[in-house]
Amino acid sequence: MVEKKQAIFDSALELINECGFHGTSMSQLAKHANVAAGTIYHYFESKEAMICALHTNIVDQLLETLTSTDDKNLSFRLRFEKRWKCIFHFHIDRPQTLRFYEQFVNSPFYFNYPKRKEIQLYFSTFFQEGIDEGIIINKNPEMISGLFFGSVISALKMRLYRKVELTEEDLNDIIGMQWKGMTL
Amino acid sequence: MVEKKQAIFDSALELINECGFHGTSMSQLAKHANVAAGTIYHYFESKEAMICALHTNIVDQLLETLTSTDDKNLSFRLRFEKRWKCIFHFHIDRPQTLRFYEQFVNSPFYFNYPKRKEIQLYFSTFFQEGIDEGIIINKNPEMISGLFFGSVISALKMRLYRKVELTEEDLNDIIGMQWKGMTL
Amino acid sequence: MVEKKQAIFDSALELINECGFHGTSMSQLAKHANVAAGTIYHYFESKEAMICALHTNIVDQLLETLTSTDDKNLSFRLRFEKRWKCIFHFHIDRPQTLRFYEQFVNSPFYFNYPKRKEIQLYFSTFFQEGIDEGIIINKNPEMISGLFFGSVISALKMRLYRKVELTEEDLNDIIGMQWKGMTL
Amino acid sequence: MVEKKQAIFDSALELINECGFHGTSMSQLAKHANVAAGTIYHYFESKEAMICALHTNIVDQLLETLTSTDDKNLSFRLRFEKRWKCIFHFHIDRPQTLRFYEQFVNSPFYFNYPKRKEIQLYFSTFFQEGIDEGIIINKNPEMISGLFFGSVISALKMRLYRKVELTEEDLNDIIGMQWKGMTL
DNA sequence: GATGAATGAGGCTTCATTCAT
DNA sequence: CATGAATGAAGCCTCATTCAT
Repeated sequence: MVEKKQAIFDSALELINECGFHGTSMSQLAKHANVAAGTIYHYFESKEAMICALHTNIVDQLLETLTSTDDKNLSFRLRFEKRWKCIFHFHIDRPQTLRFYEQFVNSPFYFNYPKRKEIQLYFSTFFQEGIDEGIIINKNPEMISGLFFGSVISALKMRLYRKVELTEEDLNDIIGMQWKGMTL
Repeated sequence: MVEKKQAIFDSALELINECGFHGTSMSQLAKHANVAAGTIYHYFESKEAMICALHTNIVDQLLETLTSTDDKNLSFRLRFEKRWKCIFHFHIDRPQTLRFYEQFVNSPFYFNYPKRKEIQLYFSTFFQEGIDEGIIINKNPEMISGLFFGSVISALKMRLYRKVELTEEDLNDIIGMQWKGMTL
Repeated sequence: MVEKKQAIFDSALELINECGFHGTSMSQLAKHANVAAGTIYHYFESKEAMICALHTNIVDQLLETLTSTDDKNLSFRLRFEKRWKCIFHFHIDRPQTLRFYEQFVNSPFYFNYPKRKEIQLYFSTFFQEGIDEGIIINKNPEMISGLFFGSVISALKMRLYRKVELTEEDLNDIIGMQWKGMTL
Repeated sequence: MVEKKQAIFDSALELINECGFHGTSMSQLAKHANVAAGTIYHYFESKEAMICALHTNIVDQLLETLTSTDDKNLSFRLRFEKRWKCIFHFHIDRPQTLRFYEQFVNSPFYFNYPKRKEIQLYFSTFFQEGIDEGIIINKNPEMISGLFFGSVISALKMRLYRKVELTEEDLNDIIGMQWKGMTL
């Protein structure tokens, strides 16, 4: 059943958010997800495998949301803004995801993790389009997308960790600043 | 002896960089630092205390470097640039520090960690000056400093994790973009 | 179906030979035998029961082979030799059997295992005949048969574990030595 | 302290004799030896390593006893007899050792276990001397020593497992039979 | 201050067994 | 009969921490 797998994912996200990777034990996880300890090992080879699968699961959701939201007929400015807000709200809607994501990305697990390149490519491809259209500054698109992503994460951390209120206007300001900096 | 304490810090940084917080055991650390397991407990109350002290140690170094480098007689533009580069090179010179720092900042340890406010204040104070001088956009200085810091971290991750080459020109570009976005 | 039961026996023998009793898990066994985990429990009450049944199965085969090969009209010397060779080749033909057998016989399972007496009786009866005929030395037949069996096992271990080549002549030598020792 | 290591060895021998290798858990062992679970891992890398060390420990004792007992000035017949009895009594004095030994020797651990060759060499060297003296039948000394050893083990199993009484006379008979078979 | 053997709770994982399908 | 997902007790081992020396 996919149900149990999902319950494990949900519980993992919640517990890891609260206690961190290693602060979350498999037995805790099992209890929280209402499954037996052994059951987790039907779905995942190990704790590490489970964590990687969880990350993949989240990234897939995010990329799919981004793709389904994107519309190439819109102006690049608008696509830029939608993309920024899409990532932002993705995490606002799943408040436990960011901490997990950041922990994962800075952990040894992430080293040589295959999904990584896919994500980076997804974003740098977008900015390459902007460069090709003569709108975005002609710099390494990996660098551009790194900064773009960095600004979303910064805003999210402000909002989720430090509880700084961010109005829609604030978001537009941030996006505007980012846009102003990245365009010719 | 301060010598042993430093050896512990150095080894911790190295091991945590490679294996993560919890992938690094106290006995491993002791062995790597050439001290007995018990010795670590003369200097630190617990593993957590040691990690927090390590973070404090790094932050103190960074803040001191920033303070000693800053010069209020220079133009704000130049101070902005120096500050950005100072943080950047601080980590380039200590390549193991970033991973530790990011792990720490995204860990449960960081929750309610007193040093946190100090750092944030240090940075937002700087930007408040820029706002007061009518140079920086009049937005929440915490937000501004969050984005500023985010761009340094993004650049560092590109350089240190993804091995993207960043020339001095690239750095100037990034700073320029950031400045362009944040100023009126 | 007897087919599946046999597949389980065959796989058990193979896996136990390689990994030992407890190194062989029921799910491994199920996979190797191409049956579901639960299926094994239709045929056997437990792992231990399965192992005992496997032993019984092997012993029955051996005893049957011995009985059908024996011919009371032959000289005792010849019967002795045939019997020795029969056991020897039984294991040579089933190279995985010896290790299982030896593990079983030296395991706690064997303690109070009913089949045990049957086997011992089977052999000591044979030697009692030799004693009664005035050919075999008049000592405790259990002792005689123990030594007899010991020499076959020794030869088998040399051949199967230590890969010592044993020619037909070698076998005859061993049998000859054994015979010489046991007869008046 | 060597004391604790010895306590672990003693307990292991006792428990393995009763419950088998895998029937003996590390926590059981710890409890029985009056040490903490972790302590075992100061002395041995793993359960397997502990078992191998135990075997080595026993073999070393046996070989030392054999060596110190042997006297090249005696007749080969007498050395043969002393050697046989030495092994026999070694196990009679340590009744838990045989079951452990036999389990070990038939386990996957024994595969490619370095000590193995040493023991075999020790024994075949002895018989080579007998062959060179023209007393022992001129066959592969490994074969001879295998049969020799097999007869001791057989006698021991009779005595220890099956509780067959073996008088000094019985032992002399067995040795005599073995000698008769192996000599010219 | 320094050592490192010892502790024992607790972590990850396995595995014999069951049971609804 | 057969399946294989699910169970949860129990196994091996690690590790932060202590304490006698």
